[in-house]
Amino acid sequence: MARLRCATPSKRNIMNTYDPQKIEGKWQARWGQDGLYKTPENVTKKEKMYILPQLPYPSGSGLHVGHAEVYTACDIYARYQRMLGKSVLQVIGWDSFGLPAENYAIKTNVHPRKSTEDAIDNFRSQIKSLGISVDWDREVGSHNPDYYKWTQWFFLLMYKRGLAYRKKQLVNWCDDCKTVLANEQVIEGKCERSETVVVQKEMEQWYLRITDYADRLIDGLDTIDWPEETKKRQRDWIGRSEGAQIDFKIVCDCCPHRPHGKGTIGCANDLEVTVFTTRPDTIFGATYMVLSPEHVFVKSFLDRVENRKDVEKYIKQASKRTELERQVDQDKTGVELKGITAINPVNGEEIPVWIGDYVLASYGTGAIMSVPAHDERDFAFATKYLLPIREVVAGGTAEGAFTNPGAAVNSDFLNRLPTEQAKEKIIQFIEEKGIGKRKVQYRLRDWSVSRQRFWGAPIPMIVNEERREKKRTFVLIHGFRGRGDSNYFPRLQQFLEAQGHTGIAPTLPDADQPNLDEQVEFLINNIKIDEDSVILGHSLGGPVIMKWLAKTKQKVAKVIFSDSFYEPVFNDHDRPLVEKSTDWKAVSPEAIKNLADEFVCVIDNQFPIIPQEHSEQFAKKLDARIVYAKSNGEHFDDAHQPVFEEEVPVSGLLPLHVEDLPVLLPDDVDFKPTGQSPLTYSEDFSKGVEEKYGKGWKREVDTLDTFMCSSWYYYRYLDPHNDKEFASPNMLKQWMPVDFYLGGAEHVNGHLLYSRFFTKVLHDAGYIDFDEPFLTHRHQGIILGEDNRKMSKRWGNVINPTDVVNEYGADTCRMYEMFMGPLEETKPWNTGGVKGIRRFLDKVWKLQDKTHNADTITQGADAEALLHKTIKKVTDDTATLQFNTAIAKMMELVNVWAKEDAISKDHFGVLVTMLAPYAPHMAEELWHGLGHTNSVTTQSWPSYDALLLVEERLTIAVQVNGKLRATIDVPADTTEDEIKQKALAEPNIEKWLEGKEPKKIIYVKGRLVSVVM
RNA sequence: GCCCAGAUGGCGGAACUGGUAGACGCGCUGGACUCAAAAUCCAGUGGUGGCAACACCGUGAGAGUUCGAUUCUCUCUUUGGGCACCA
Repeated sequence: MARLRCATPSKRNIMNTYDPQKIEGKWQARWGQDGLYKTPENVTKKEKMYILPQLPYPSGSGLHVGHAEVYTACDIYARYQRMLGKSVLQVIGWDSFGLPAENYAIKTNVHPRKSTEDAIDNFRSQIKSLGISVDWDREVGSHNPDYYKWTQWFFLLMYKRGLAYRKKQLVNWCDDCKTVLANEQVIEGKCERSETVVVQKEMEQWYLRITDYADRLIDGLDTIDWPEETKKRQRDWIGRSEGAQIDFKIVCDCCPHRPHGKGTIGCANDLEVTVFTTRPDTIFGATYMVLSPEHVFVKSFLDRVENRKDVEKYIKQASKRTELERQVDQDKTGVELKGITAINPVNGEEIPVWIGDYVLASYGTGAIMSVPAHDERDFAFATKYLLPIREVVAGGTAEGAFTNPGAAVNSDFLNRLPTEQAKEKIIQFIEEKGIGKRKVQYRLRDWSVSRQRFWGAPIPMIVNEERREKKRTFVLIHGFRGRGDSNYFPRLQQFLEAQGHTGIAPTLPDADQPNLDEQVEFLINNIKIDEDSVILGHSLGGPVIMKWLAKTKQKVAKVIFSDSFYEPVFNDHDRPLVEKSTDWKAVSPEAIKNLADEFVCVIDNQFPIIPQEHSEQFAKKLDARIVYAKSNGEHFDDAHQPVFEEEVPVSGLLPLHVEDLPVLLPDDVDFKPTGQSPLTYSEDFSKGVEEKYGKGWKREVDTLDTFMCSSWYYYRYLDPHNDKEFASPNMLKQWMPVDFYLGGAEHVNGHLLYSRFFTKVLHDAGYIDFDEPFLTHRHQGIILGEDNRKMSKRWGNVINPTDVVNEYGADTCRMYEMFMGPLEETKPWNTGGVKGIRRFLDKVWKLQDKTHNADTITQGADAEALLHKTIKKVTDDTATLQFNTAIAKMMELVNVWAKEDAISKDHFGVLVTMLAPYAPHMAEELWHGLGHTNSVTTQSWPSYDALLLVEERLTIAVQVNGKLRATIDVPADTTEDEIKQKALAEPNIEKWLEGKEPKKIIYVKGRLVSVVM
């Protein structure tokens, strides 16, 4: 208790009422002038603290309370960290590309740049009025050319690393937005923005190969501090499942001399349908097969099928159904492909083949083996179409028991094995027999990034359709000890010839004891190439073609290196042989750099003889596109066919060089959405392209999904004015990764997944040495309207934070939003609550009139104790983002002080420092009122004395049979026995004892005595 | 249908590691100040009974473990969120 010895009320603030309007603008201006929140330079890893509020879309309707919640929470944390002595980086930017601005332009003809920049100005001033301590010199906007230059650069990085590809396939199309949507943008079969039902449409689109990172995106979750629920949702979205893929032969009636009296479809080539299953152990229970109606083989079966009309009709019907209809209607439909059957590879059984749209073309292989006894969907289908059901796991067929593990039955050599063992055994079996293999399948699909809209970053590629169409000569050069028909060459040759190209695969002389100069001579004399040719060198074939091209100086269309090298890199017994064979100094990637537009290095990153770093260096020297082929270190065989089918042909696509970035958005555009990108019709956009890149070249006219812009903005904050790099290595090293990231839970499977993907790619490309961008991540909860409904114009319950700032002050607005409840929880707005916070701040304000210098008053021990307890609680809660309870504790202190006659200035100063992160303007004013001239935000956070927290007296609860019957008050040093005795002596306890002896007395130190009767 | 997270006074919420349920704020009731109102201050405020001491009930429902459960276990109800024929 503070007792007044000599009352000398401080004069300066008497009768001065709290008026936020008077002080808030003043301090905001002052902080800006003093550069108080500038990012410190040359910080160490230990002291740096990167705090990141999520990137907002600057909508025309301005800031809402949800934004204010994010900024305030981050700001309190940032200010607190600064007071702990940390060097804080806190920046704000804008996710300023996107559809709403463009749709607004269509309606009103206001250019998106204008409406967006107006909205940004508005947002900025609204955020500034909240007193958020960010470094405004680092503000970025994703629509600015100096930003999207680097968004385009990231696209090129992806392309160069084989992670961006163009492909024609079914896509999610929103007919309202007139653009393609990523899977993550489709919510319950509808467009997340316009809520239009999404339709499937076949289109050629750009995709990013995020599926290559599926496993690492799952594994990385174990290393970061994110909400468990969020991690789980990402794992589920990626949807890893382990199983096997198994080949089923297809047979038909056309060739009666074949086994089973039937011939194989195609008759000359064995045609096999591969299925994916997570339950290979149930293969003996597969009683039919189902293909998705879109399955690529269905077309080739059609002329053998007896009921062709029915099948075609079904395919047509199925294609008309939207995703949503398929989801809502769970009824299984299908039609049998009569006349053909599949052969179960483990027991030779012939089973019928059906098509049905419950099998999705886009998952697994688009085909299943159906085991109706142990899969609910197959069961429903089999019951409907009267197909046989065979139990192969004991006790499995009962309703709801399909997936119960058990022992295998009716399964030949698997019988009696429990499910897990049966899975292992059958996988071994099929792998030995070469009829299938272990397979991991993901639910995650590649990320579609092209948008047929204007207001986004142009894709930095040029396209030449003629080049793609042109028939060419492909020369495939084998490696050490190889031949023209080794490895994957024959199949690739077949593939190229099927496309109408010419594929030449000469066998070089002396393959076992190669002499590169002789081999090059051989090529010069025997193989004619021209500027349309494509040359591929496999392994040692790489150096051969480098020498060949360097010597002839022949320009070609494209050069591919397949697991190759440019100097002897291997150190096994073959090395002397190969090393001797040539003058390596004359082999150099640089020498051929100008001989083709396109270089591709296909790298087997498991092949032990050629180190991956060497391959990557090689690619770098050529500025080549790198494609990693996942293999078991086989140095390429038939299994890599798909990789080569994609990478070897001339795509007619060329990435632009960094020097040509940014590809600027033109101004002469008509915004009307036609389904074609508005850029198609812009003259400015295509001007000069042919002159610069050659005849036939055009710009890619689609723009990038805005999620690409927001996948890397936290890197740009580090170095926003750098025009040489997306961020300098020095800045990346100093500040990344982000220490604390606050954002909405709606971004779990979009933005957050993409950002992690980008970071992993940067890591693999050698730009950074970490591969998770956000160490600690939390979600803010949604703030509802006063009526408990979602804030919306429709309900008229929208609260504008700027109105709150104008009426009650920014400090009140900030504190109220934090006081409402836990940061992560959904909670309704309550104007009464706002007033409550304002009352609290008024009380704090009035306390300054009671402050006195310490030497004029005596401080009681309990006044000290109260202060130190408050410091502890506020410290702990601020550190753990429990701002609501931190505020409650400060209120308790203020309620006590409000009743005192006088408060020591030192004590009051401590409260002011604790209040500084929460109510920075008021704290600053009070701090200066206490006579200080420096800013309170540069003060150290107060510490507490643990000794003062120890209670002098204890209140002990006394229970009889678990019910509270009394409490006793004892000095803290009372012994256990004394406390027990005192407890039993309490009148109300005696009453409950009824004179009997207690069976047991439990003592919990410092808390309670529990008497058991 | 499956998965996840919740459910505490009239309302928002608090509660250490199983140890006095309801901190703090709103609202409400009464009082002071005022001609009056607002603002402010003081007192009270989970329910029932009682003048009171106190007793009984009480953390979505029901069971269980325990001297003792908002906290742990099981079943159910319900709200919010996610996924949705992923083989």
